[in-house]
Amino acid sequence: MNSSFILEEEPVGQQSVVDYKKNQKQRKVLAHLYTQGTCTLANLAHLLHNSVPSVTGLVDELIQTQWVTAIGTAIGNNGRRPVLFGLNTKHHYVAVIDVSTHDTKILFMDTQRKVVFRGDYDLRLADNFSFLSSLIQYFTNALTDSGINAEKLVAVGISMPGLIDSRRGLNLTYKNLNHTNNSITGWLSDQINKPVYLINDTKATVLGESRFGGAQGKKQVLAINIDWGVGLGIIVNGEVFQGASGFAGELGHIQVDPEGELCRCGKIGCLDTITSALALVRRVQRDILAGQVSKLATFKDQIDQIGIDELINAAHQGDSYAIDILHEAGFQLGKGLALAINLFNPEIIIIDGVLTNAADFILSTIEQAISKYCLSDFRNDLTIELTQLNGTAKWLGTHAYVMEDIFANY
Amino acid sequence: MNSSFILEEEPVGQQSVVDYKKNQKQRKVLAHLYTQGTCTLANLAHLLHNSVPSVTGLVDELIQTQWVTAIGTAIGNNGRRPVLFGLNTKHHYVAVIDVSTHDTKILFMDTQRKVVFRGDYDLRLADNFSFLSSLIQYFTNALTDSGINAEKLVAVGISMPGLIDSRRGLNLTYKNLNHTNNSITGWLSDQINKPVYLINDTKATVLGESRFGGAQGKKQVLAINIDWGVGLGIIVNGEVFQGASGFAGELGHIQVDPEGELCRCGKIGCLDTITSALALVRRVQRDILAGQVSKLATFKDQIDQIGIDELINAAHQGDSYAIDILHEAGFQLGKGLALAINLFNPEIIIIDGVLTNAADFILSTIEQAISKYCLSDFRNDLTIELTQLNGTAKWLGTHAYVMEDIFANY
DNA sequence: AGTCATTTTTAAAAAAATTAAAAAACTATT
DNA sequence: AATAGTTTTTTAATTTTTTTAAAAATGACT
Repeated sequence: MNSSFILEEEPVGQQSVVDYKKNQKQRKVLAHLYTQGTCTLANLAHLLHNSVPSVTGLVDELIQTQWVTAIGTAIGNNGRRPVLFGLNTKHHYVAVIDVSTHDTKILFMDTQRKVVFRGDYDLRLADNFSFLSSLIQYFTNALTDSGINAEKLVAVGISMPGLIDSRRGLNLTYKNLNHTNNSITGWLSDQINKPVYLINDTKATVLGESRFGGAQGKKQVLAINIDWGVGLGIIVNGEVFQGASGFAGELGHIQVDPEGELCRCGKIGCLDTITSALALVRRVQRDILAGQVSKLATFKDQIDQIGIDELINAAHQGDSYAIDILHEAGFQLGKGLALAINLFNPEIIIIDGVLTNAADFILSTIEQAISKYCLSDFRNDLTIELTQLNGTAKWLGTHAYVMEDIFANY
Repeated sequence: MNSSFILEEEPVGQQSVVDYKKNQKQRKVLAHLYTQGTCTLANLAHLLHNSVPSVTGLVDELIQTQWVTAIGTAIGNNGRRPVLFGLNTKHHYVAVIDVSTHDTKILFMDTQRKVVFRGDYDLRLADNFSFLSSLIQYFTNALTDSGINAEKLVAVGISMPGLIDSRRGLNLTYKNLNHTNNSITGWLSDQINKPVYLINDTKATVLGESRFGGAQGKKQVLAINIDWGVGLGIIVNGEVFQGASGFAGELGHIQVDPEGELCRCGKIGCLDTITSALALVRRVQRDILAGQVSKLATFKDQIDQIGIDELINAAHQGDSYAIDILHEAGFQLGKGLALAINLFNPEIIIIDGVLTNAADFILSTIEQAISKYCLSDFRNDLTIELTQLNGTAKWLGTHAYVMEDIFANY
């Protein structure tokens, strides 16, 4: 190989080697400020292995580009109080689009993750092209409604369920969203003239938990997201684990019952067919119609009224049928989690999704199942926690996914 | 937090900030030379984002410390041929100790992974203290026999089966090897006065495959190691995946048959009890004693003579019972692998261990099972290969584990 | 108000990296 | 065999970056 050729090729992308190094450091500063919130110059100097005057220069430039601003001064010190720097919240915004099979939410967030605009829309994820064109419609309207200067919007992050290839911007579960010559992100990006990121909803959730929730600072994290499906988000060495094509963590489609139901994925007896919210509701509806004794039997003539919330409510009211169903779901979930624990050896598992409201009923059986199906050495360093983020983990994670990529390529 | 205190604390370990940066680069050089073999100055300059004169200085220092040496000159170029630099093979050696439940091997390898001495010993891994003292005995003898100057031995790497906490140097499966006040590595290190590293045998295997075998350059790798147990080695983002405590990849102890046999781990119906070499041999012995028609029936009066090799031989000779057994084992293995594929979404799976000789019989059923139990999207980017390293993957991986840590902390 | 502690700025000094030119090593051509 | 053409390596001057150390600024406490 001709190496002088390599040397000539190096300052690619209009960037000299010198700029490259400076940027490397500025990226670190931005990423650090993003997760830490604020920071003194001395902190940053330590982080970068540089002296304070050097770091002052780097930060000054970031202030010029409006990314960073002085936030105030630290308190409590004896001498002169250091200036705290943080991300400038007034000049760069990110849109987070939360797509699910029952609705769509569009949020505009500042660099400190404050939601400056929120719109909820009755748009359901559907496997056809009109979904994306509707989404663009809602998005452009939301942008005007938000009052944010379009110039200041730096990127759009979309979280949705399915087998998502983030790198290529494809959704392999909802294949009709992908364009023949273009990806979902490519097409959307062309339409709205902004970089568009696509991330699986469960991966967004675990990223949110990892950066801003109960899993903060942990390196090996699992987050189980029980919703219409069962999703497993994985953090490995502090980063979202995508796998080769972006599909890592498909716990919902491992076979747990060879004689089970047909899953929408085409396989038989997937975990999804047993412990997802959708599966639970269907089972309850069947049982009630078949004459099961339960408080839920009042819905017998309007069976569609039974949803996951009704099931959980009944359990909270002491309905033993509802409790049994949830116990059983927890146990099966724990059995599935045990597999993931054996393979990933996580330090923390976060429980998220609609079943968090049923924590009283599922947590203990999840733990029972894990005890039964995992070697004890795996349990010693493992904690299992409920999400503390009140359903915002997915948004925070999508935001983090976008911002961290922006910083990585600043 | 008092940040001037931090600044004062920084040049810890007798190393100034300046040295820190130089070392950062020298580490990269060493790590690069280790995997690449040789390299020109221009290559290294490109790698480090530095000019050739700068890199020349760094390399000169590494030559002073005997880590690097000029290997020769590249051929084929038009002008002056660049000097190729590589790791000096004459001044630093690493001992690799390969411990298993049926024997122990001690190897001394140079920095280019050439085996300069090999000793095979009839020492079996046993859960008692005398095992370690015997090991030390063999090791010191081997060191003298090898003729290597003890000064030049930089570290010792030990691979063994079990739940291994590499960071702490413990083996949780063979708990009596751990000392009450000291770890395995701590104790051995005190005895032989060298840094000692401990790594799980399957993780060593996958690391070997990743650095020097069929998985070279791949980021997401699974290596299945079928031996007396079933081990799964995992490479995530190009690095060995350890999990929180070092136990990641315990595929052998996931339950596959709720009505199965009692496993030595205490659980019921683990994959180990079905597809490990040990389990297969036991099953064959039982079947033969029970009157199974097979070529192996000639061993009926000396049933202990049936080992895994005899089973594989019989299959190669067309014995349909042996073939059935191997087919079945392959299918069960594939079923287990399917779980790991759903969770890890690897780009390549390497098959290693004693069953590689039975590849003709197991590979197709492994693939069948994967097709049956995995979503097709997972299979598209996935290749399944046999090891090409002829049983050396474990040694190469142990070596790499040691060397990469040495370089990381140079 | 004055002292002490700490951060920030400044400017001089030191270190490191780059550039560009010269030298060296090799090929191919005449 | 000499020479022109290529490429790598070395050298030294130049530039850039970084650090050091001192001065200035800010705030707490007495």
